[in-house]
Amino acid sequence: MPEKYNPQEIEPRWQQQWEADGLYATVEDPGREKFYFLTMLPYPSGDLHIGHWYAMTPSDAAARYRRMQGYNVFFPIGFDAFGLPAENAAIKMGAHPYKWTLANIDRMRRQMRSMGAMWAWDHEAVTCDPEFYKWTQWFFLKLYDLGLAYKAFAAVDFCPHCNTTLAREQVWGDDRHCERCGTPVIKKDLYQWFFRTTQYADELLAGMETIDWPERVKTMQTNWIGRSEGAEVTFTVAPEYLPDSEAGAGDLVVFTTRPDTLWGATFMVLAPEHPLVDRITTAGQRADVDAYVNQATRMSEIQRGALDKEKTGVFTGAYAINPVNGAYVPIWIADYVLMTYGTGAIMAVPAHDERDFEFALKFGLSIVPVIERMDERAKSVVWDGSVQDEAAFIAALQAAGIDFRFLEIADRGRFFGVPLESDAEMDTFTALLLAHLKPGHWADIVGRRWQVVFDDGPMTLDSIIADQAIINRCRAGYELMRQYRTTMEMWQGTPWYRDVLFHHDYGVMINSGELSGTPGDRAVSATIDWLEARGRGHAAVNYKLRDWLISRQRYWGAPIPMIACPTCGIVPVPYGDLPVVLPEDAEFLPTGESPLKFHEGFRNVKCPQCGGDAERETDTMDTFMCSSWYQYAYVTPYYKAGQTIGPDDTPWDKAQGDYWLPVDQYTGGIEHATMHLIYTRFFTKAMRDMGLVNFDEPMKRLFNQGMILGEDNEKMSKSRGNVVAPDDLVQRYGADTIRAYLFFIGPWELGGPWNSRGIEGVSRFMQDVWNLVVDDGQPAGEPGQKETRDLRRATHQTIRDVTADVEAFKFNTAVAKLMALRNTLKAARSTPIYGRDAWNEGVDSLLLLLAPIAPHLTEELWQRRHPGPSVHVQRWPRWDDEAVKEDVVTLVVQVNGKVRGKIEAPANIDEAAARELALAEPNVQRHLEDKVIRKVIVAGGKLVNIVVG
RNA sequence: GGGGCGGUGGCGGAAUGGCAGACGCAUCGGUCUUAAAAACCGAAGGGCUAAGCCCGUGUGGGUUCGAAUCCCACCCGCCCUACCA
Repeated sequence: MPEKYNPQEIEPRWQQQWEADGLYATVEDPGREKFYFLTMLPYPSGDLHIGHWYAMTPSDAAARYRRMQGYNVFFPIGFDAFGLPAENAAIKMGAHPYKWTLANIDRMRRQMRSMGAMWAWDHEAVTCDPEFYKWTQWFFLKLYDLGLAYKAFAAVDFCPHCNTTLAREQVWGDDRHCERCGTPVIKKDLYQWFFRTTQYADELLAGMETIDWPERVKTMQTNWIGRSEGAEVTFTVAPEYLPDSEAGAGDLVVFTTRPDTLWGATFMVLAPEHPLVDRITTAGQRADVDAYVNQATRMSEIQRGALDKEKTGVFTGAYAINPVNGAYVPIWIADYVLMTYGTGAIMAVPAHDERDFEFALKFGLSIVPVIERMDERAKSVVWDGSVQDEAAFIAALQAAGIDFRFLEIADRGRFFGVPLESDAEMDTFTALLLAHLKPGHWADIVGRRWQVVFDDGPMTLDSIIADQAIINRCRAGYELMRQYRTTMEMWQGTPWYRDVLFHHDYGVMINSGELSGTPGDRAVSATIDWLEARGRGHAAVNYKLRDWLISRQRYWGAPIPMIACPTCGIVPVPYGDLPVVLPEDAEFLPTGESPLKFHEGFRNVKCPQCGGDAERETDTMDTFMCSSWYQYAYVTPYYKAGQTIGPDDTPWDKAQGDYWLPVDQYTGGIEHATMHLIYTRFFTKAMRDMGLVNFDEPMKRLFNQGMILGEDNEKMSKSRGNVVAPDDLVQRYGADTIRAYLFFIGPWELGGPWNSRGIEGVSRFMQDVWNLVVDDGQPAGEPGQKETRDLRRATHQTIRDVTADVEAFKFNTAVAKLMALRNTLKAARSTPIYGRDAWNEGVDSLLLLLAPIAPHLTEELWQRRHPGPSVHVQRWPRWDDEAVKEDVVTLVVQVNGKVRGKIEAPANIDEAAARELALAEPNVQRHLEDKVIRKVIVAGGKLVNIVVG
């Protein structure tokens, strides 16, 4: 009875053996090329999830592959151990966050060991260890020294129930509620610490050219950084609305990406929180403005959310002066302008900005087009009864070749709709109108031109004043026009016009003073030059990216090493006093407020500068701070533990860092695209500027794995009851089978649903590999040359293909090809080839290629065949180009692109011979009967396509 | 609204200009067994009685000797982002 495959016995045995042998101990070796392979560090939530396996085991396999290729591979691991869940547990169950976290880490370490990964546990780092966060705090001080850390007021998400600010990732759902208690968050102004990530905005953009990261991540980061070029333009509040202010106090700076539309700025909008609002609001508007500001603040509680929400706003009563044409423009406030972007104030150009257009129509504000339409289209309407003699007018139109149609609006009757295609046509049409219009009547020309043609001549919509003049005349002339407040609103009342009234394209400037006529491709730069020459504005760049807010009002994080002294102001903790340690005797309040705030021993401190009584900063740092530099900490974790450190230290051993850094390959989930992955890039650039590293990017290559889903194709969650527990699976199938199954499920970057029956096939595969080595075959007779060659071909093709697959992280097809080799070897087991060289080569290759995927099984079998050094330190097999070659190919013959025959042919068949064979094939001949051969295409010696007519 | 990813047998998926469905799951038939399971062997996209032929990669068009693959338009699903001036 042959021995059974027993992973439950094999796997723990080898894990212990490898550890005893120091197989994965990190050895710096300048003689060997290094490879730093990193997987995003886990949060110690307590229990290992199959998602952890899905993220970690393929990266382990890839790291093992690099190792077998001869690289000195560094594959470290650690724990992202600060964060809110530990504090929640402390509040709920009374366990101290430190104890809770360490217990979880212990548990996870045990579970992680069952994966059989080659982690460098000798370099493990835990971010909540004081010897780790000593350096996190050191980085804070260094950033502060560089001017990259500053304290400022900011509106932050605040949970009124828990009484604490929340990180952005702790605000959940569309209604933006608190992760912990479900209460909707509000915005609150607090004095907070920031890092100047924006200082590196351009470099963060440019650096993406130099790294081999997924385009998806690069796109997300590009959008997140949101660079936009334009101009800052200074408007001024009209002096009569700020009578007692000194010069310059009424300046209202706006950022715009469309300075070429400046002449069309017919009003301004400030964010409700804008500091100028209070000062400029007139007495008459005070009540409305105050009500709106209050409501806007309350709105942010339930979120200004719903985007299809209709625009709201209030007039402040004040006017500003448009610096390009001196026009008085009303200043409004509205919540569609955000205080956090640009300057918190905009110039509104309703003719060429959709939001402003909507707002202007709603509130009856002037709309003045200043950019010509790209198409030449214009439209006109001549209302029924506005010409003296309709028959004559129609005849004149027809004589002039001007197209028209009769259209109708329900309550206003019939009209001529006249599409106008060219300037000449518009001129002719205008002349016709002047000749035929009844006194007191008019017709419009809109689109390419913006005119109302009255019986005494056209008026052009080219300014706010003209707008008022036109609409007043129309209102006076016709009862139905009284409902309209602006010319554009009147035109908007005719549905037939609507598709030509608005556009946001670049085009020739019109109604723009001396810049009128400037073509669209030069309009922006010409306007900026014009503004700069007059000191009214300048080119400017704006970013959506904001500075990184790192203050957290809670206990379980690295304390910010700062002190507030009533005499000296903000004073940094001296480097030599680091770490600022979290007090252990903290009391966790059910309100969720940070115990540090109430911890007298922690808070009360002497000022390092003057020695007087001072207060320690009680906020702690965002946990993304820890993960921004952990890949450097891994080099020599807890460097200089117990020692005093200074500003000129390096947080890791310099020589070892020079060898291992930077990270060659990083793997992790896409969810960190715009958070962790931007922060760590920012950190590395700052570190370069501190002189710590001489490279610009922390990770050369990045790969994002997908997510493993439940059997129901939904995200795994306890409430759905579709969670797959890895520990049970290890018990049942062994780690190797789980690993191989996760690899096999589909492309790693896509993820996919778990299938509890699918794993059986992989389990059989492992069993079969076992049997190939352990069971005796029945060799009989002498193997033929062809059999030998066929098996060698299968082996070497597999080596070639699996190498390419693993290189590209295509583990699913790698496993499939190894299964195919298994099938081949199984078939060969009962042939004379069993036990011969080709057989041994096949089995050994299978074990070597499978070693990164199923480390325990392959080690056990390798040792049975070749007692000695581990399979994991063997050379990755190489394929022989000769052995890979096919002797025969199946020549596919098509007639007009349809397969009509297949012929076995020698592999190196030349074109002429292939053509001849193809034409001779009987079924092909049938399809050629009575047809003329027009063309014969021979593709790659594999396929012949005969084109017949 | 903007950006991205995807749509191929009953299922997970292969194939990125040249034989569609590799590999596996499930299914069906057979061997073994009193029987079942396991294991092993074999079949299998749909249709037609068929050597063979027709139809088949979300839909419709196009490019090409040849398209799952490239181009255009559309439909559906998922993810990210969202009044960014």
